[in-house]
Amino acid sequence: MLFSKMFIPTMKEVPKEAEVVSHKLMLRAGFIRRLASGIYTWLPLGLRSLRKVEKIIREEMDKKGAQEILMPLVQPKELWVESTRWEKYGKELLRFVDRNNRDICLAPTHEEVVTDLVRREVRSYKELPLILYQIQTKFRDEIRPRFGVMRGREFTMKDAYSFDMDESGAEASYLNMYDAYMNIFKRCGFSFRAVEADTGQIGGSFSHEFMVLADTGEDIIISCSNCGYAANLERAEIGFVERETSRKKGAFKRVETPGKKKIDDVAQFLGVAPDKLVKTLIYNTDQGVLGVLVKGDREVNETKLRNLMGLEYMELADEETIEKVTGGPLGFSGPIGLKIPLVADMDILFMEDFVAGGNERDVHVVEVNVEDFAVKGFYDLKTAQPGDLCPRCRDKHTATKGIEVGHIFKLGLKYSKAMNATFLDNGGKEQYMVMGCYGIGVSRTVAAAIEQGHDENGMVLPIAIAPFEVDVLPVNTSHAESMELANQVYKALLDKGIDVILDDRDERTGVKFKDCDLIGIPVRVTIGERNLKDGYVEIKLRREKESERVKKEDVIERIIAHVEELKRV
RNA sequence: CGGGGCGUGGCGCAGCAUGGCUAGCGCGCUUGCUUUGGGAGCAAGAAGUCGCUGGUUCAAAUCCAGUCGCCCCGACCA
Repeated sequence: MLFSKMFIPTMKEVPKEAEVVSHKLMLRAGFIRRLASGIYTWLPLGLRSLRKVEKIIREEMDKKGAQEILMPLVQPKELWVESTRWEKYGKELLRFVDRNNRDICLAPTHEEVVTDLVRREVRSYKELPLILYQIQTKFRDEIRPRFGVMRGREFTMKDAYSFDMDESGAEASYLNMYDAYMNIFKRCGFSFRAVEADTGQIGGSFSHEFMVLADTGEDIIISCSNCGYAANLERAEIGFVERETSRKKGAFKRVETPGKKKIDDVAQFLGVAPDKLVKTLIYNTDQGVLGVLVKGDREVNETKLRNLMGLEYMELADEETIEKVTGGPLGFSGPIGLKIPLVADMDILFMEDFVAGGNERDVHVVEVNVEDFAVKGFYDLKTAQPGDLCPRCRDKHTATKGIEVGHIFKLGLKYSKAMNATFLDNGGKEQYMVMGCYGIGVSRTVAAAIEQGHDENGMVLPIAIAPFEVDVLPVNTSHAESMELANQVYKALLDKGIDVILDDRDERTGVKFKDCDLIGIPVRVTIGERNLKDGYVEIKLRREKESERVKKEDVIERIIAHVEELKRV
């Protein structure tokens, strides 16, 4: 490809709309342009990177026996009603009507359509297992699209769905996909981790998120460097060490705490640390009002609570409800004398002489102990943070930021039951198919590569994702000898199957260098009069600071060696 | 949905408070000459319904109202 012929609108200045580095660089490097909030056009350079990611995905999925299909973006309401998601999905599901007033939507995901397809076509256990996938546009009407292509409304996703005859088959499919994902992200050149994610009602360790490690990531990963445990913040479990406590009973005392509602205010007023307090949160749930106790300086993890209690719906109670069930106003709730069911975080079990609300205006109680009230049990209910203990080895947790690029999930019978996707087993008996689903944010993967690889001059992309592998850069296009060699090198590399661009533009050298750096091309070959005089050209790797001088006869060989080396990583 | 900010040639901005000449600046773009190893120099150009609609006024980028778009922050922890 000739640089002069390619549509690469680079920018020196950053459009004000961009906040994060990947977004800024994608705009500056001419990868994408915004059409509307969260909706982007991919330009030739960006599309090349996107296609490279797609290619890796296709190869690895195919290797595992998954088969590519392509499903519609526009879908009828009926299927979504069947799965009950027409009601449940919320506003992210963009709905509208066609000319005949039929309700339709833009697909945010494809469980419904793929399940419909398979239930119609697959009848026998002999046709299972089956893994289908597609790389396709999704539309999710996000509350707040941001960070360019990282959280867009319209985006490219690879989604795969597995259908098995039984649990063990489904597990095998899951592991198969897990393996494929590991290979995909390795080939993309990422530094990443597979972390345990929330599995909701299904439970078990059958959901993993694939996180690209980057300081600018939106997600927090809790991990243990000792045993390798890793989970997202939502799920991360916390280990505990048993400890003797005094178990006093009835020693608590009322204290006046006028107007002190917040943990910090109460702590300050009483002259104690916030971790000597216990806060009592009142929730409205589908199982009635529920009280949750957690140490003053920690936060309830609602996902853990929901999973523990099997809650469908939960939300913090309003002031009115609080007054009704506790007898005191918001800010003064405590466990003593409460009539509603209570669950407590494990921390509470090991606390002694703590402070809690008095269920009365302007009153707290001090020197409270667990013997003073009744709870249904002590559980891991708080959100993990660094320094907490690993559930497996009791070493300390650390926190890292990451960008979620992939998510695999065992669905079980959720959709097959709702939509009646069945097959006949070898005994002639009708059974539900056991499903799994597996997603990769393809456009986000490109952005993640930039978040992970950049410097002050622009992108520093892994060779697997960079739009080109090599940039051949003649310093002066009017110098015949330079141009001749440049063309020669360019053609030779093309012949070797290397993805190369020749910067044949009649621009100043600085401009060409800046552009080359900006778009993150891993290998640059500079051909200039100065070096050529002695029979040399210069090779520079994007990620290295220094360049090397190479005899012009050896240049092809050196470049190929570099490309292969970079591909190995 | 709540709060904040922004909207002026392709990009980044100034001008607006206190309305008034031909709406400026930098980058980019076009042409010519010079230049050619890290975003060049000189010269000459092209390009803007000041987001849109309505209002106030002799006069609106500037004041008022409405509207659209974009960005940021937040969305309940007692």
